Formats: sequence, structure tokens, C-alpha cells
Amino acid sequence: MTIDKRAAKVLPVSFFARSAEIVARELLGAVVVSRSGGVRTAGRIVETEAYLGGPDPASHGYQLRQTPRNRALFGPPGTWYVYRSYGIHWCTNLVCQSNGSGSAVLLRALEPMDGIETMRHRRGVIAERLLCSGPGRLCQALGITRDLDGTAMRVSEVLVREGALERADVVSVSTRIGITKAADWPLRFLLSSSVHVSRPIPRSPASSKAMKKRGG
DNA sequence: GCGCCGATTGGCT
DNA sequence: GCCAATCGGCGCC
Repeated sequence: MTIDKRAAKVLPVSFFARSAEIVARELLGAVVVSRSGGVRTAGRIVETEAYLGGPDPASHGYQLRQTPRNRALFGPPGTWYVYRSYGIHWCTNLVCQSNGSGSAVLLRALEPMDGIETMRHRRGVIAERLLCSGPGRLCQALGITRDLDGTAMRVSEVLVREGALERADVVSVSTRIGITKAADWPLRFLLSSSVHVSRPIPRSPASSKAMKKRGG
């Protein structure tokens, strides 16, 4: 897949000035273009999660509590919020809704499009499906670090609307990954037909239990 | 000041 | 499936 320059259009701030849930769903199929280190890399978004800020116990903006780390989360819509995960990885979000809402969309997986050799070099892996299939992985592949935190969406990395979804794309919703609080909120959005998602849709707890009981 | 925890990943059983 | 790596935020003393 390549980016059609005629159709490519940078997403306006108004795109992000809506609920994180809506933005997370509508970002599927959009393209992230990074120019980190002067090298161009790009990927198509295939997985996102919404974090709702004040009312969301899993959000870094829970109860609108601000710290030096999450400062960017309370900035204007379209601001990048990048944080360190487990002291090792970077994860990147785009601020949504309104100033001070603390809500954002986490980018969880991309389908690599441009600069794939650069991604391989940065990631130290060959397999294409391991390049951007996770929030930490995609940051490494695109060269995203704390440098991007608090900057406006267009400053370095940008998001462009790439037509829309393709005919083969299947939009699915599931619970969010890797959290313990509000773990049952259906705020993960993914193109479930893509091989580049971080994980498949989890089985429901009930059927998972049944599978375990049956030795599956 | 001290200890625990996490929006992850990669390697091993 | 289990576990370590590694660090900032947070609760508690």
C-alpha cells in the first residue's frame, strides 16, 4: 500500500475535538507519518484505544489529576502525549475532546507503509508484522520518544486521512489490553482482518473459562 | 526516603 | 503461561 498524495490530507484540530471514543474509531485507516531523525516512516492505523480522562480509572487523566508526566494530556486537542511504559518503552497518544479533559487515544498498532527498512533497523527485527504491532513497538519503529510529548500534531509526526477504510477492513470493538481498572470497558478499536494488530480480540471471560475447563 | 505498581515486550518453560 | 527489565508516580512512614 502507498500513500496517495492527492488524497492525503492532514487531520484538522476539529477532528480531535470530539470524544476519544469517536476519535479512536475514526482514526482507523488514517496514516501516521513520522520524520523523526529526518527519516520518513509511515504506517496505517489498525488498532487504537480510547482513554476517557476524568471519569476513567484506567486513564492517566483520571480525576483530572495533573503531574509533570501527564501535563501534555491536558493540552489542546491534537496534542501528542508520549509517556514511558514500564520504564522501557514509549507509548503515544493524541489528546481529544477539549482542553483539560484529560482524554486521549492510544495508538496501539500500525500497518507499516513507508520506510520499512528504517523500521527494521530501529526495531532489530525482520518480520514485518513485528514492526508496529504494539504501542511500544510502533514508537520504536517510528522513532517516537519523549521529544514529541506536548507538541502539536503537525510539528513533526502528522496524521493524514488516507481515503477511508478499505473494502476488506472489518472494524471490531473489544475491551482494552493490559489494564486492571475498568478492564471491561469496550474502548479498543481494531481492524480485526489485519495481521498487524497487537493481539486478536480476546475471548469473553465466560467462554475462556469454558475452554480452559475443556482443556482447550 | 522507601516500596509497590503499571496503557509492554521479548525470551524461556 | 511465566517472568525480568527499568523508572516515574504515588501512598505511606
